[in-house]
Amino acid sequence: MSKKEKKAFQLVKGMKDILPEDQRYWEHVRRIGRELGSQYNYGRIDTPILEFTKLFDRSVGAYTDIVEKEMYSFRDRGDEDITLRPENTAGVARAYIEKGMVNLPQPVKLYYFGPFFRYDKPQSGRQRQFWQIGFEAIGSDAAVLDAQVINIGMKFFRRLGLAVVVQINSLGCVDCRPNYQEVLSDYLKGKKNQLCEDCKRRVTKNPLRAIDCKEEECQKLMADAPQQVDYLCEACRDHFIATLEYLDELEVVYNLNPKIVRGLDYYTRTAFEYTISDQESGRQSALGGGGRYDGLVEELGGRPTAAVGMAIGIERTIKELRAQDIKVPEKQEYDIFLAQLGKEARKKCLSLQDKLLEAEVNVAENFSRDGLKTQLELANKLNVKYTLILGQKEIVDGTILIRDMEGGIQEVVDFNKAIPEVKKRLKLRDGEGS
RNA sequence: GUGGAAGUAGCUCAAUGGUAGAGCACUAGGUUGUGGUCCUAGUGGUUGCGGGUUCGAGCCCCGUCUUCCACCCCA
Repeated sequence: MSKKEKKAFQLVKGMKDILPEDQRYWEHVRRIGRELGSQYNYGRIDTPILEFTKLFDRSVGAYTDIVEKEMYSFRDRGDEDITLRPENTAGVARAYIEKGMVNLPQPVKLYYFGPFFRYDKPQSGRQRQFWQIGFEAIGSDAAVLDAQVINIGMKFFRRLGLAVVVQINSLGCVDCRPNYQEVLSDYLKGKKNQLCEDCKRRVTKNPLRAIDCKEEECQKLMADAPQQVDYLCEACRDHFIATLEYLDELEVVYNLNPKIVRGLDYYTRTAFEYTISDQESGRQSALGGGGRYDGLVEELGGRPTAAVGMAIGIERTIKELRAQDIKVPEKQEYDIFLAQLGKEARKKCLSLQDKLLEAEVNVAENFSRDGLKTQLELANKLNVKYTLILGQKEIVDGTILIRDMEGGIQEVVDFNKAIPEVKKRLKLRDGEGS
């Protein structure tokens, strides 16, 4: 292969390898997610990465950025319009309907962990393939579930050692949202010449989106704009207040934030984001978010079904763990290194390794290397407590050497007693440690 | 999609327009089969790619790709 051809193989834009050295972070995060799932009785669900494009048009919303310009969509060989999922609430809702989960005790609680795809310009904390962990409670409009879902996310971050704040808002429902949109639209129309270009368009198309516009002028105007919470219908207001009361009970630190509007059309009532302030810039960045989506299941052809859920970005979370230098558990450590010298020894070590593993001894090796020096160097790098050394001499004598890596003291033991001797020493060490 | 910065060895980085280097890492040695420190040597590059200017380009110019950063959006 030519140099040129070699160079041609590189990461697709916006993709990342997750290397062995990164895995301890991923395992840690995954484990905490799994723990929370089982503690709060959310069952794991894995839906396919591919769904019909129509699913996202219908759920996420045809006029959202995600659907308009960020989806990986293609036509497959059977002439079907297919999309790599850009998020998972739609897929989970689809599964809920299609698998008849309406017949299970409600609400149905589910969690997921997997990769998602959006064709966006990569930058810090933003990739084209990214991973999320998410929790969904489908089949109840109880505000206590809003609080529980929010709380699970807070617990997730707290267990990792991250101090996040939840920004919360209520978007109202199909009944009261139009009222508010009208009021807001009227307000904005009156100030139209002071708005940025984007917001001028938003006034008629989707005035809610103007609320979190980042333009300074627009921000100023938004400070005096009518707020959603003041235009909620009674049911939505009660629901919102109840949610906040439950959060108080759980001692969840939240921040009422009318700018949380969310970029997906299916959200109703509660909308929230988990934010953390950047160490250097002080800027707030979102690690996750979610909300209620009481209309989604029906929109996708199911019965009217209330639901609430949230998702957390794994890469952003890990980035934060690294930035704050937060300790995560080390990967598996080895207690023993098995060194061999010569053809015969290698053969015997091959099966000795298996026997050690059966005896639940963490043993490392590099049978493909010959020199003892090299093998001891490896043993040293792996930070093992003992190295077992087997050479010609030991084979003839029916023995094996146990080398204490700290002091360098070596003992000769009967080859057939190697495993109990090793276990005895490891046990003694542990005893000393405590 | 818009704007800004940067691309040299696996990693971190040097190199007035004049023969591409260091540290780390990796490999092999420093007499028989012994690590942590040390010493020696070696492998590894068409300087992201393609053009242009020049006697001569890693360096200057243009394009392109990728990464990073900001906007937008979101996770």
